[in-house]
Amino acid sequence: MTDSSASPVRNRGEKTRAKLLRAARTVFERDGFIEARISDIAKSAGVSHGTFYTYFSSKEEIFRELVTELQSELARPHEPPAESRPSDPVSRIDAGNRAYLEGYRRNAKLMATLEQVSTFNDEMRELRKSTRGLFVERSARSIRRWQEQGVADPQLDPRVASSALCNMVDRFAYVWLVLGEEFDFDVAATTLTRLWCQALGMSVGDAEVRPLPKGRARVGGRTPRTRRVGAESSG
Amino acid sequence: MTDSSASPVRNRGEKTRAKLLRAARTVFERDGFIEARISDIAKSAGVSHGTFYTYFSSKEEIFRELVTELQSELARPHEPPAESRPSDPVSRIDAGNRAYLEGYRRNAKLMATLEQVSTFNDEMRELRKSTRGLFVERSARSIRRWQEQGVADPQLDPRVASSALCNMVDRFAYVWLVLGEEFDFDVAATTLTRLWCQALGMSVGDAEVRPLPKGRARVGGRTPRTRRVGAESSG
Amino acid sequence: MTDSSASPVRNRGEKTRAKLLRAARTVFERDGFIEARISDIAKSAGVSHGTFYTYFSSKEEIFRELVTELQSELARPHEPPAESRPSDPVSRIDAGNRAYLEGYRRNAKLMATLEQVSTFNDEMRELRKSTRGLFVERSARSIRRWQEQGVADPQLDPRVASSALCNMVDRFAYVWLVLGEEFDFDVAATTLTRLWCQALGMSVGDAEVRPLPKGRARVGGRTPRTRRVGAESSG
Amino acid sequence: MTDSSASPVRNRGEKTRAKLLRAARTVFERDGFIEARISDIAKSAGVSHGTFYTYFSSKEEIFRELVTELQSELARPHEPPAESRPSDPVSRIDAGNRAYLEGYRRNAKLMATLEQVSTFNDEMRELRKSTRGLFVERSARSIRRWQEQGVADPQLDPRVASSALCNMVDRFAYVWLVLGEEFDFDVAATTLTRLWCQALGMSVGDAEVRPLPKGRARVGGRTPRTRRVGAESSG
DNA sequence: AATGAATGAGGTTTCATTCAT
DNA sequence: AATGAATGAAACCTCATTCAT
Repeated sequence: MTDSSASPVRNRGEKTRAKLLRAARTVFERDGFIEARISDIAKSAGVSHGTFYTYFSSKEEIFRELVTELQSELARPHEPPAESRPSDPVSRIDAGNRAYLEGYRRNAKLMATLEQVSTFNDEMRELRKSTRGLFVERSARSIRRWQEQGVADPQLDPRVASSALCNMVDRFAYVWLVLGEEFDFDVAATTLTRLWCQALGMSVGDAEVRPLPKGRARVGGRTPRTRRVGAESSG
Repeated sequence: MTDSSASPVRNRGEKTRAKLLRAARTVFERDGFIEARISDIAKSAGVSHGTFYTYFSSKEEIFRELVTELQSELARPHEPPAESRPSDPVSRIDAGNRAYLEGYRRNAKLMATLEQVSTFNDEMRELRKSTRGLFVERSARSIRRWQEQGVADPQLDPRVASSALCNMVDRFAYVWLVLGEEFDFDVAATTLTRLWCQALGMSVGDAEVRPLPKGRARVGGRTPRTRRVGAESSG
Repeated sequence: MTDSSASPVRNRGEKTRAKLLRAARTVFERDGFIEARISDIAKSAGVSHGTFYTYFSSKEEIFRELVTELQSELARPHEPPAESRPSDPVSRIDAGNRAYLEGYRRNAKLMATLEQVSTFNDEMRELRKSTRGLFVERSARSIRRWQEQGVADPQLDPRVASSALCNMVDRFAYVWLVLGEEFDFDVAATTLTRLWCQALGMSVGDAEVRPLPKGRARVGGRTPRTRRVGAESSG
Repeated sequence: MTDSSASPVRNRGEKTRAKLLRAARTVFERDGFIEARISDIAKSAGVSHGTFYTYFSSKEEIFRELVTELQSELARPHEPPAESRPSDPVSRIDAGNRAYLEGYRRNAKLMATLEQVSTFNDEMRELRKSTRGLFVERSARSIRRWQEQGVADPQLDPRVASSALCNMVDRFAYVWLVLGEEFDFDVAATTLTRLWCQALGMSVGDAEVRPLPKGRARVGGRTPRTRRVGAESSG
């Protein structure tokens, strides 16, 4: 019971739409949002200028669609095959970080454009914030749980800490993959995870350091007494 | 004694120039760089359109001047009165973070505009990178030193760690003060410092946590053994 | 039989383009290049301002197109129907001069504008020079040939003479048709031809003059002995 | 009884005025009239922008003054020391041509600018025409006299011929010295004179040519019969 | 006389969007 | 659905000229 006559037409339309999306991605990645011209997108898709408006009403709209796709891709890997999901915090943090860096790396150019658009387009800014929110809240929940379990520094405000650590990773990816500061993927991922975990008060092995000399300023703390946390943690 | 005749004349120009800079700041903060119109700047400065071009050759140029000022303000406070500078790492990190957040807060709107411009203007991007570089390098040197002194996790790559932690603070400030996520200054500063220090393997007091259960993945580490670091440490 | 669908569409564009060219010619002739406004051209063509830029990227470009047309019109008549071409030098010179004057007269206003543009636009200057070059070289070849045939003064440098004589006609046309000095077409043409031919040492009939008195400076010559050249010559 | 107090002031003023004129010439020669900026002239004269208007009310005005000087220089040499003036036509034509070419060469850049201005400024166009007129009329008078004396082709319209020949020399100078076609001064001068004289039906020595074959078109003439004219003439 | 800051008219160009075919 | 010509708002920048000092 399908619309046998409309189908081919709809099909053609879908193809054109898809061509435009692909072309838009190429152009946005090459030129950024501001410099991207709708006529370039149309030309790159092999259709006429006017055809663009058959499918999208503005540059913003086609960009929004690309970004929505992107966001769901970036958010997804955080939900791995369920059972294979590691259960210890460090591994999960590490997995999350690596997934994020990989996703960012795959989409660096578009992420750069998204950052650009977020600086002047309210809608995109909100979209960016809400995606960030997903990560931050998920992470905040974990931190809260770990604090309750006694494996994470209870003095940290989970929301603030989560936000800060997510920012750390997110911005690191930007500086690395967009601004072009050079880093090795594995060193980066390992270091970020180590920083993240230790920041939460969870040790990650091998951190052998001398105590600082006596009597120095405390930051927001009182009777500090941290136990080592993490793999092979003593007992 | 000198210049008795030239001064008043030159003064007129200097005043106008200053008025333009002030006006430009207002307009950029209100509208961002992209939406800012040179005629708005001129109008806001109370001069004619053409007068703008007597002093600046483009929107970019006047912005560059504002940003240069800004950068030096942000970089300066990191060098406090020398003797009053705290000597223990935690305090110095804390002081640095607070100074940065305060500076960012004082200039949040302009920082937002700078972020915007950095996404499409190469010169501003480089300026931004080089300022970032100052912070990252300074911090990396400290980390390296602390590692040598045995107070910071020796397994961390100092450059990567420094970059990540600077990003954490920088981006936190952006999310807070530009994107408008709500945080309390003191909680934010305290948390950032705590995260920063602990990330480096330096305990900051009061972090009372249980070890994680047995057998979990290690991240880049081998024989972990962190000692507490910070106030009332050792013992 | 082809293009049945594309034609009308394309036609619209071609028509607009043609309208713009026609309008541009009108405006350039009326106002000169410097005073011509693109918006005047558009208005005169009955299209919107922006439409101009659909077809031409600048005032220079549309002018270049007009001038290219013009140049080829001016260069063409010099090649008459081949067989009907007169074979004797005087007639050919006369035909050439008349054709040039007529062409100039038909396009005087545009020629005036071209002269104007040539004074500050390198490309137009080169175009002007190269068109001039065509005339000068053609003429120089004729002179050389006539010198070999013994009908033209062998002491003349053909290139210099050709350049000078072409300039004579070209500039005469300018002074007459652009600057507005009054001349009768036929008198002008006849005189120019007579001057041209006699300058080359070819007599043109009826020049009945007494010899100058004895002993006067010679210019670059030694044993002068010109024979009459032209109709009813010899005898 | 001179104004002892005003003098130094007036003197200063005269100096500044002279500096401006010199600077204007430099700038006009370098940039042409259209591209010349009053501020460049002022800067080049070492005075402030506003000072320009103390002495001249516009770019046109200072240019007019320069050109007036120029015109009188170009017109003057045509009046040599009276007695040393050669009396035979060829020599006088030759002297005139050489003087004109030399004057043009000395002032080529400014002449180029004058040509430019003449294409859009009515006043300058008239100035140019009137100077041209001086040459053309003087020359026309000579031609008329030579015709009466029987040494110049009586069939030529003196005014037309004079205009044409003056144009020849004037335009030759332009093509050579402004457009940059390469010529040797002496060859150029000699050729121009030879052309000029022969055009008028005055032979200039050595022009040994065969008569054209019989029966060719006559141009405006009827009973041609030119006698040799010039050095060693007659016999 | 000299200064140089201030003015503002005026033309250029771009490109997202519309719309008739 | 597709086309692509047409639109026109909007912002930029220059520089001759004025004028208060």
